[in-house]
Amino acid sequence: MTTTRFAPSPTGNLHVGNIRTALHNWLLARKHGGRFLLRIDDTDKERSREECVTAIRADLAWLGLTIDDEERQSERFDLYEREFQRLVSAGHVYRCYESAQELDLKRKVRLGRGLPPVYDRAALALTEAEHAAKAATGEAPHWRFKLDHAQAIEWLDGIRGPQHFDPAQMSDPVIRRADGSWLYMLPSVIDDIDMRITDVLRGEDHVSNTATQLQMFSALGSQPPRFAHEALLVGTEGKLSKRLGSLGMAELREAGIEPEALIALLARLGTSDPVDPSLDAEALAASFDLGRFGRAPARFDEAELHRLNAAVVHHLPFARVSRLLPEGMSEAGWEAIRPNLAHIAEAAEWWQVVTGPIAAPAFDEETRAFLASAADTLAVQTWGDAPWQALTSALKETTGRKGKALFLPLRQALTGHDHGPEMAALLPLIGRDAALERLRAAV
RNA sequence: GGCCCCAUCGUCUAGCGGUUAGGACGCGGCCCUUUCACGGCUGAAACACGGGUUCGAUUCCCGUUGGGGUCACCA
Repeated sequence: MTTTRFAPSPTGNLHVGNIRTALHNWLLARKHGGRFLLRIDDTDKERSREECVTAIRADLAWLGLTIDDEERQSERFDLYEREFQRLVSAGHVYRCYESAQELDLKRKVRLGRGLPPVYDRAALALTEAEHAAKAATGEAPHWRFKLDHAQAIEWLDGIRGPQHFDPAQMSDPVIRRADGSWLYMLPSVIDDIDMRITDVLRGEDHVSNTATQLQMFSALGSQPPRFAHEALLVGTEGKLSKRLGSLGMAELREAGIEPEALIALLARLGTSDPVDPSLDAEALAASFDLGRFGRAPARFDEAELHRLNAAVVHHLPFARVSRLLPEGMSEAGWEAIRPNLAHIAEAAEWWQVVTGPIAAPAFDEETRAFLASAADTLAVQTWGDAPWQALTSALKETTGRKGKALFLPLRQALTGHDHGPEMAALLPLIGRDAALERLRAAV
């Protein structure tokens, strides 16, 4: 059974990078008929906001990323406390008293000497008497997880291949603050164990976290899940642009981007598989394969998303969009207009052209005469299945007009526009009476 | 600065010693459409640089340059 999770902290809105990770986890679970969990990482009470939780749920729902279960870290502190006590007993954690400023200074000194800024484990040398003295003055410790320097860290990453880390080159992570609150590292591991997560798929900004967390799994006596780290997205100018980081779902939604488009792009960006506007989420899940992702950062181009959105709209069936369309717009209407749209919302403008009223331009005398004969022709013509073809071929013969001179005045008089959906599809929708009326109005 | 990852058309990438270096998006042309769009066909377009290894390097090794990540009492 495959179980994946998406674990955002509710401190802001989801953006394209976040959503890509969520999507890939969902796709991975779907592909294997497994479960996809939403885990709200809200250990930080100060920064977590309830409206962000609501927004995250809404964004996932909008995208169709159904969740099989939802958990909250803020409701699981008892479990963390129990597991933490096990680590204390087994000597896997230790007490520290350095202030943030002190640590910052130590870091800068090491950096200045060209050394990696690793914690020096000074607190490890403290005696019980010294701890007692600190306690006596009311100074509470924060806690670090003690990495086992003798235990080499290795794993086979689902995207990056074999990974090796030397624990001696890494800092012992702080896992609990002096006030007892939790940092991300340990609760995440405890939850992954407790929720039986089989695959952790996250951005490559987490690779070194994985290295230290692997030792936590071991210290807790558990087998770790499979890990895979994907290259991050960068903006058009390279770099993780501010724009990308702030490109939220709400903004995309308002711009008329359909979830199908975002999913189609994000599921395949970074692979060599073509981005296909006609594939639905199930099809994307079936073809999803971590091995197809490159290890280099991929560029996310908003313009490409908009182009893709147009292509997606051209594929959307009437049933999917009917409630978003203007009152009375028919399936035939949707199919006639659809190829000309970049966004669903634009359907209203073209439907307005069908239902009227329209604003036709003023025509010169010669053109008015032509339109008058068009009206006469239409009045006596058999409407049939293809009224536009019948009308234009009859007019071609009687007036001798052809090409642009023939169709443009007709289009303008009938729709009020110089271009738009095919007249052959539009004219039957406009109907004979309205068409006649419009032609006569133009004369 | 240390460590890790990466380097092929403008973009996303395939390639795993000998290929006319393939596909997709975008771009150009043609067709379809009496418009635009849609659709079909077609064309232009790439192996960062320098050393090796080899009969032969886009492919393997080293270096240079460039890009990304990370080294928090954020996640």
